[in-house]
Amino acid sequence: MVSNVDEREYALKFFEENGFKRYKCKVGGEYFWSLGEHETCQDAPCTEYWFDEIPSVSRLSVKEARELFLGFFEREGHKKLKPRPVVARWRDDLFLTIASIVVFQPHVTEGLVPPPGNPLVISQPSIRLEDIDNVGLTIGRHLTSFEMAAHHAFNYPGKMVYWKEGTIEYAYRFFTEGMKIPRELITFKESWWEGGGNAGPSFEVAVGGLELATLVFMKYKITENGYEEIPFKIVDTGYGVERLSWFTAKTPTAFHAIYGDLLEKFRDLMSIEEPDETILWKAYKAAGRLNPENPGSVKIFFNRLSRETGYNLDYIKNNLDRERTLYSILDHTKTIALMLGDGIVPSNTGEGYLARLVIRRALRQLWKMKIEVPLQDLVEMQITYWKDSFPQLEESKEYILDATAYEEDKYRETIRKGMSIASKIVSKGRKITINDLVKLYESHGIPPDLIADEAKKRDIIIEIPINFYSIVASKHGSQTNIGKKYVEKKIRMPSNIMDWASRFPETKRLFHETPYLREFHAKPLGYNGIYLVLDQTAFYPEGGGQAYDTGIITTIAEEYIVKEVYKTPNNVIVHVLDKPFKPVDSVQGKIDWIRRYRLMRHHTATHVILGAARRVLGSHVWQAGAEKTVEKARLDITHHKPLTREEIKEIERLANYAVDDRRKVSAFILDRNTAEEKYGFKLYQGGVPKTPYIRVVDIDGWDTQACFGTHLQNSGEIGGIKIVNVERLADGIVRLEYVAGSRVAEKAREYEEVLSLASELLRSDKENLPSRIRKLLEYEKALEYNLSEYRKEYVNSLMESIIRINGLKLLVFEPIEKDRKTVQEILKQLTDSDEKILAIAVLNTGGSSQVFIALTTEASKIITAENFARKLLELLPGKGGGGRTFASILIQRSLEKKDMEKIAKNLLESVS
RNA sequence: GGGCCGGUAGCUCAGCUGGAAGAGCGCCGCCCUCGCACGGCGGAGGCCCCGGGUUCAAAUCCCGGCCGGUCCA
Repeated sequence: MVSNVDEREYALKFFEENGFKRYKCKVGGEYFWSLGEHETCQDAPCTEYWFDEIPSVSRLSVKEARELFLGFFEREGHKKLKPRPVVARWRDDLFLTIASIVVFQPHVTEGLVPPPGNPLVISQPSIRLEDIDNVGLTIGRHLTSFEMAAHHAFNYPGKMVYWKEGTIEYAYRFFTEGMKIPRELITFKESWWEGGGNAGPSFEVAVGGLELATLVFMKYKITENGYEEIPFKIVDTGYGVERLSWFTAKTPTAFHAIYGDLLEKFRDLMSIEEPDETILWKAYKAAGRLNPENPGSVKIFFNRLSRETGYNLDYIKNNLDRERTLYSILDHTKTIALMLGDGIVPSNTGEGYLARLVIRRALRQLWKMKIEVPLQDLVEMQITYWKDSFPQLEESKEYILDATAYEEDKYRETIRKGMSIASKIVSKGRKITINDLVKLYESHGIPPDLIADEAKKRDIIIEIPINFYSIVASKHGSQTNIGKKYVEKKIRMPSNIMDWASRFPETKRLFHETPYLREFHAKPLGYNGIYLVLDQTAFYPEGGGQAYDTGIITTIAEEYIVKEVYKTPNNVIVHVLDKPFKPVDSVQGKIDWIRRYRLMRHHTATHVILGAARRVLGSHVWQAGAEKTVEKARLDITHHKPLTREEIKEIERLANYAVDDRRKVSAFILDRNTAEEKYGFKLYQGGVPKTPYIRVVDIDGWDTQACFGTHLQNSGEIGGIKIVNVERLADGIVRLEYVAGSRVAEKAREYEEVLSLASELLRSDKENLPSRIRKLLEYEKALEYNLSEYRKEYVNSLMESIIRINGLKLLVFEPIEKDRKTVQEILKQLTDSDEKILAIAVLNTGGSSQVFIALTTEASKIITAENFARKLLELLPGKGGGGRTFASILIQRSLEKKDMEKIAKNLLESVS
């Protein structure tokens, strides 16, 4: 990997001037720079951990480590940035914030937006779930959530901030001056980094076996022809805050350092005894060499611990397995708090699924250990422990705990259902195959070890293949859609028109300047058949979930109907006309005002509803989609539970309060960094614009969002809001549909008409409808009862025409009621009333006849319905068949009852 | 977004190689009992998710949809 990279990339003046030497690692073969002589690169797995013996500043908590880092770089002229949420709301290709650089992608890294500081420093909580299975086993090398502290410099052509020399010097000074690590023990290992289409040389900074930082120099773009140097060079560093803390703590595991007294509290609650400290310290030593992907190295790990401590292998394994569970639960519960704290709602798709994954994994581990502690209790302790660092945890505490408890209940239910399916397989005496295990896991979410445990209770041993999860994975094949967020649907305009339109300058947006403008003059800039581009327009193009305006454009010569309006990514607005445009110097435009005004009302109402929903349900409520049409608007929000009637009512009431309160609505442009600083990421409810400036729509004290749409100037103009429909769209997503303004009256009229029609049909007035309907239902019930009584009478009367043949009682009739179900019912009553009966119903339907033959089990000993039908079909044209006691046939000619009677009589006589 | 599983009595489910809708629990009535529990007998309760199709005949087979569950980054 490193071999084909030009080594001059790494030969820095800083190294030369300060007496660093380049060494080759005796184990891994990598090159590294250091002031001291080392045989190995001082990074795992080439080097065992020995950083506990290295002097440094006194023990730092995670918070102190973070503050030390931020403070150091702030004093060195870096602007300190607040961390972003762990949900990457601003990214359309990523669910979680996996590194500090993600904060600046893509808008800053693509050069569209200036960075909010340059250079800058940040400590960004990040979540990575790839190695979730290794958490705990590696004693702290793998964590699902961690803080990536970083100093970044964005170097534009002609405006360099700092590059390799500066970066290395900062890192060196931080570790020696800030962390007080002996300088000769620090190594800078040459490496190469690639990611997100970019690449560049990098240094890994390691001390005493522990990698503390990675310093990346993004300078290449990866193209088809290989690496292409880009003029915009970014310094991307990453320091593990938890590792800095671990380094100073001199504890055997990172978890002891990170969680401090919380670890002991968890240990008590989970009743996991503290193991002999020598085991942990031996594990610490050996953990650097542990590669969880390689079962062999895991085996070596345990064998070595057993040999070095003198305990037998099982004892070691048991002890460390319990420790691993403890660490893993600590890790997962923190991650759960962070994910939910930033507003993720557990779900079966998207980022919600990732939260569910972590919650379920935590629950499984608790259950496996037979630990009866509600997960939410553990999560609550994490909130208390971390609230100084992450205030959002305390703010969203109620939601975090409620969602956790709700998920625990749901998972219990899922497991219970799945287990009953599994036990059915067992009770049928069937062996549970690997195929069964895969199916149970994929379709019902039951992990195979749970089934094995359950089967063990019944003395059934089930072998779970070691590669179980890869068997599952292989069944899926390539699923290219995985890992990508939903991409917004493309505009319905031919791509050649898009290309053509993109070449014009940005259209002046009169609808933004004056949202109430109905008519305007403009100059045509270009046309292409029915597509017209103007210098300015009041026609709103489709976007931001708001439908386009329609209307007319007139010239001295012609009048055109504007059917649709779209915009290009560079904000050129294209009018789609009803006929090809004929060139003129100026045009006059007039929008369909009623349509527009309703759209505006629905749009502003949507912001009002969102504000109301967040107030009623909590700040985890996030817009998951929205649509505003002339008729109605809808808003999909994230929420973990179905809404109750009361919650819906309260949202509606609050929304209408905001209407009546006449709140000022204003729209203004802010530069992106200012807007984000002022309002946070709640701004990006409807997606993230890729522009340096953001249009902000603010309903005074109620709701603030980045939005392109046209809005009213005061919430009072909405007139009123009525929620007309609420449904659960998916797990964790609720859809609200509502109407606003004059549409409320129209909607009321629609309902009224339904009511009027109903009351007319029932000859009742509207107020008395419910009691009228109740009465009708009672009447219907009485009728049904009477009918069944009459049917009994009818059946009795039929019995009078019975003909006795051969010990059987033959009864042929043409039923009064022709309905198939009813005929069957009558036949059932007939055969129930006498053991010897054979009943035949004949239904004449035009040119053909339907014949049903029914008899009792007793009678079927003489002849079965099926055989009887077969014999009939030998005599008559038709088809059909049946079973022992019932048969139906279709005769392809009309058949009188008395003919049928005669034929049946003859048939029965010939039977015996 | 895709794959898989499911939707039948108030609840849990069986029936699904097409042939007259079932069990257990719960509910109602009666018997047993001083009373309760247990037990016994009897009963009510069904748009078999919806819409098409195939068929003499569909809960069952085929197609489409809705809803729920689950797995996959």
